[in-house]
Amino acid sequence: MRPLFHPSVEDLTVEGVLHALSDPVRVAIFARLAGSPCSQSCSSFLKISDKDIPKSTLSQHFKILREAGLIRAERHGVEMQNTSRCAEIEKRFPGLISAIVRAFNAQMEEKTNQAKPRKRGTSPRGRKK
Amino acid sequence: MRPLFHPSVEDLTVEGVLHALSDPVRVAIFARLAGSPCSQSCSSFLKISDKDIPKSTLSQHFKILREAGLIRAERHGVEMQNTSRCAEIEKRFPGLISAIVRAFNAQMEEKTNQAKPRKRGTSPRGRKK
DNA sequence: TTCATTAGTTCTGTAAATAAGAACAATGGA
DNA sequence: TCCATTGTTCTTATTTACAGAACTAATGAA
Repeated sequence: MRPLFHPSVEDLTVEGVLHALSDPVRVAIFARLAGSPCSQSCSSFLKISDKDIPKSTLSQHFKILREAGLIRAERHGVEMQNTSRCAEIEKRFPGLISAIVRAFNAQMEEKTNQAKPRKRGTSPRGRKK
Repeated sequence: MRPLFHPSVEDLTVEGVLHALSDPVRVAIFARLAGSPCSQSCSSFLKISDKDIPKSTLSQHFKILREAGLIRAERHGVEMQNTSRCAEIEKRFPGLISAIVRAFNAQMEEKTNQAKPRKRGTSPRGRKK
């Protein structure tokens, strides 16, 4: 199999990065990759949404993330190992990726909090001293 | 004419914001609005790209920016006055908008620098002491 | 009031992008 | 070799975007 195409960091564009992350599934995939030091296979994301994602669709999503320069993918055995390219992108567009990931995580937090709402100051163990 | 729809800040989503800014014309419009304290009419952006943008297309771009919550538009006389909603969005997603605008401006700078390339250390007046 | 002008919007046909099932290819193990 | 697993490509249906043409709103002049 031919090696996968990965653009060099200089070829990234702001609008390309934003487009790749403008889909709820893709931004969720990327945020999880960005938050982990380990590489993760494509199939581990089949249930990242509230409903299962068809694998052909997931494959397209990974291709878009990869060609936008956001992730690096390499085949190891029968599966793909995907990692985020945060460090490189940080040099090209300082603060961009981290701001997006932070905003996305905050939004996820909001969503889970309003799913099971809870009075202020009643978190399981209170605030740590 | 019915007043224009503007979503409240709580209704914004990260992916919605990123989608609105994932188009080169729209991110350029938004960056200019974000960089100016003055409101600007739609038609002042007809030439923001290297080629003229049809006004029906421009109108759609403004609608997308407005409905994503990025700009506020109100009619004053015969024209629209558009302003960015940076301050509000900053509260909702701290650092997001400023990182995007900064990255976009850096990219524009790169582009103009490579249009008329210049040897290192030969900037017009050298480095200020 | 009527007409003209300017600024944007909506309508409409076409082109491009996306979604997902089905078939296919690559790898590794039995 | 045969099979199971993982992911890609092919193909069609749906959605979305582009841009010209027609339209609406506000203003000012006759």
